[in-house]
Amino acid sequence: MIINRVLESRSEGGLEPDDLAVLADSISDQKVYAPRTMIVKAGQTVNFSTFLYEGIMSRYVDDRAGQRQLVAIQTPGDFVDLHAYPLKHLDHDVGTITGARVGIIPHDNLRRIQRERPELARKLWFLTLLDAAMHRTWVFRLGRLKAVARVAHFLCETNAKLFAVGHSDGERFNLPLTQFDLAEICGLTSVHVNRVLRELRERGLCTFRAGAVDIHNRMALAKLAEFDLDYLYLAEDVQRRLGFPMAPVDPVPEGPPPDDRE
Amino acid sequence: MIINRVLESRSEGGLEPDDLAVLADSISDQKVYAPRTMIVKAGQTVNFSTFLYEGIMSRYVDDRAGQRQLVAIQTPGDFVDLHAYPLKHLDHDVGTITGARVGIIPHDNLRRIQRERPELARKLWFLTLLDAAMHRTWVFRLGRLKAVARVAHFLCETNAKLFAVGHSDGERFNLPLTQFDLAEICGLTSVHVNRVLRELRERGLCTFRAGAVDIHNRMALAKLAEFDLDYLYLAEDVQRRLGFPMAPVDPVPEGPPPDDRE
DNA sequence: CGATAATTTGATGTGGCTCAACCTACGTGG
DNA sequence: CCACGTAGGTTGAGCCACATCAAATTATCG
Repeated sequence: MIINRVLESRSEGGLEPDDLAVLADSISDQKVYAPRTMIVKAGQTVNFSTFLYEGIMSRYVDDRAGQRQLVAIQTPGDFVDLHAYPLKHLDHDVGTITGARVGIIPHDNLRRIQRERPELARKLWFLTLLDAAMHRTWVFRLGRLKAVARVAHFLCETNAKLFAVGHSDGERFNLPLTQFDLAEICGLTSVHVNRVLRELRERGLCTFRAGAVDIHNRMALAKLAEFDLDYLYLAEDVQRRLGFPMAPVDPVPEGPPPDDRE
Repeated sequence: MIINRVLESRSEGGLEPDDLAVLADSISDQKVYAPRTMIVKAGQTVNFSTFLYEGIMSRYVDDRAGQRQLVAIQTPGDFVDLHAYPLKHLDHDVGTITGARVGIIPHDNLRRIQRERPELARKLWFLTLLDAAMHRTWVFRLGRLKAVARVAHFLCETNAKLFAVGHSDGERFNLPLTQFDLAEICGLTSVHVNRVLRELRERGLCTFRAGAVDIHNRMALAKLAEFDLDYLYLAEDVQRRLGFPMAPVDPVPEGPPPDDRE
């Protein structure tokens, strides 16, 4: 059940069957959005939140000159704007990057969960805080890393995030972003992103091409990026399978990562 | 009651008397910390959260070379690490900047609130999301603004935040940070912050000196900073008093801002 | 097959960093 | 009350990472 996928892979743990059923039932509707479409505009009052089944979405702020800074990238299994429920309106825009299939969760249903299911409510709260933890790491990335490290860091993050929900095998994953998108994520120009990607390729660290990423040397890439995945709050076994042991490496035989089907 | 001060000034609104009492009772203890002290280390499991009565605290991440990036500044009335309750451990360090007086809130008490007071729980959730909204704005600031605009933006933000809790009159406030701190906030070096502050002073926009800020031209400063305070989710009347009307200016006579006493 | 978006490369400009020195305010002990 | 140490602030010179501007090349897709 994809709706439980992110939580399952986190230190918080997945949902109990009854909570899972309640959450699944809270999705009133499914929708499909075209690529590159704005879905929610900053400031507009919303009475539903969005769950992403398939595709890539982004959350962003535009400056006065029209330059865009992404503040988050959403991938399958994410609640895109769960925070809209307590906040009532958003401080940023939400849009699709690729085409996307989403579920609609009316805030009335979340209110009911809040009243009747404190444990489920706490897990939803946790998910919004996971988001905040990622924001903090983006602040660090932009404030303290140089261009090459920023891009490398974002790729490490995305690899880990996608791995957690079974969309990366830990070394290769689809990432249908343009270099322009990467620039808007990393606070750079697309021209410089292009040169940075060349450097990462030439140094044998990773290749970003045709909407897919190949990581050739995970450890070296993580080191260059100063990447430390604590902030993703992954479950221990996920961290271990990703090759970032919590403690001295512990060569337990293990199953394959979860697959992509719902 | 300072514990209600931030919420009162927000679009979310303050607490009902009984919720307020429950929240006040959830503080088990008070503590005083010395200046420049680390309080919570990243990764360490915590079973309490902290409410800031007095002083300034910071949350930060250090890079491999020891360079520090602040991810948040906490001022009186803030819950410093309420997010530690759902997260269980933090992904960043927490420390004091000035000396600080805080209240300690055991997570057991928050669990009880979660079970028994869904409305209060939702307001606490709101507060953690306010934090996330500020993180997003910091991402924007670091990703898309130049040095002068970054510093100006931070000063606008701090002015508005402090104004909301009665610690700024809208044009002047105490801010006992060093230029080094400002650098760690804005992703710059302290040398460059020094030059930026000079420029802001010489352009007649604002003066940062001796731990206090004077804003000489609020509108021009906000314009330079591309500052838009929507993300602070302030109540309408607070926005109006701050001189950022929501709609065409509406010259309603109004009381003074709330004072500083508890 | 032509149009359009995305990527790549080069040349040049500049904002902010680095390194280094000096200055000022303040607290502490003699 | 002065001498000194230390933390913070100020200024200058030179450099480098990244931006900007411009053009060419390569997908991608009706």
